[in-house]
Amino acid sequence: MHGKGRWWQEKFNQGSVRITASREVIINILHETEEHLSASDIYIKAHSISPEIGLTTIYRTLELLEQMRIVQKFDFGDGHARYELLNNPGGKGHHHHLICVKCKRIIDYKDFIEEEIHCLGKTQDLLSQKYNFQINDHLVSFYGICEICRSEHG
Amino acid sequence: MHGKGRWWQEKFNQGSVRITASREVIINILHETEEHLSASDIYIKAHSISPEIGLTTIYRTLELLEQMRIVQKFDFGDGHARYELLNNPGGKGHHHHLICVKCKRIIDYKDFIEEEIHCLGKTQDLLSQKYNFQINDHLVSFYGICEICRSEHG
DNA sequence: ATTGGTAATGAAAACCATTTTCATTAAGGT
DNA sequence: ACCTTAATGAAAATGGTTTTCATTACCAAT
Repeated sequence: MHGKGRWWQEKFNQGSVRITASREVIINILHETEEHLSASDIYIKAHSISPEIGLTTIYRTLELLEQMRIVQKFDFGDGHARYELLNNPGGKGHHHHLICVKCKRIIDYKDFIEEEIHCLGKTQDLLSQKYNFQINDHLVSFYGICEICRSEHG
Repeated sequence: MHGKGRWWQEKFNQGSVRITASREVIINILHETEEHLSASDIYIKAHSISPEIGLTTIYRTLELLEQMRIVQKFDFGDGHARYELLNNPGGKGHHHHLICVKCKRIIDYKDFIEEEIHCLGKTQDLLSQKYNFQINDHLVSFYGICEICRSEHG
């Protein structure tokens, strides 16, 4: 369906935005993980590959990529935003989230999402018509209290 | 189903947590709005009612209420968390979100959620069993680019 | 190759929502 | 009233993110 790698490259060519070494490093890092990395997670990894990359560039690049719809930014409310590659054709699989509001643990689940995705797809079509939005992604999170936190105090 | 008002009161009585004037003010403010208020939104409103309430108390109370599962905290990624009353029996109606990643505008929609809710309910049951979570709420958000932002710079 | 203009970058400083500290006050139980 | 614990406000600290600014890398046209 897509060639491997660099599928995002075309998105750079419709403006004056350049593909730089730093940006490739950041995209590759995101490509190679299954986790939701924070900016400083990415900084640490990037820094170990190319020590000249600064944290500022990480932030700037992530914002750029977000607006280019190459990455998706999430905020689970634990104090730092997290980033995930989007539309990744070789992708790791879409998932939804289960979050403990006490200990902030995040569980990704893929098990039960097929029917959800189906419903969401329909809603997405209706919404994009009604509000004239170009919808690219969605975020589904369940909130609750995990087993451990429940037994600890309560 | 519930008497009106003070439905949350019972939640206070299972510990050493006190119902104070500040806390009532904050809950009432949340009760009377349909919006997602930020901490400082709430502060401004609360302050106009009881000028002695400080911002610190707003934050502390909101965190308390979150953990008591009286309010739900959201973070849409625009720099300040937002809070919404939860399980509100006289409630304003559950809704989902449509967010523009460029201008950060948030549209609440209620139109199409019935089928979604049905699917999500099923998933919720499965998840709470599998992970032994006590699930209280969910958050569904679609991300995209709104009409205005698309026409501006396309 | 040289020049000229624009994009990208890093370091340091600024920002700003949120937390923490600390001293004080209010509330409940006895 | 007394005592213990909870709640509060003001001010300071925190810490993730953004801005500023001076510098460097890149592309295009000479």
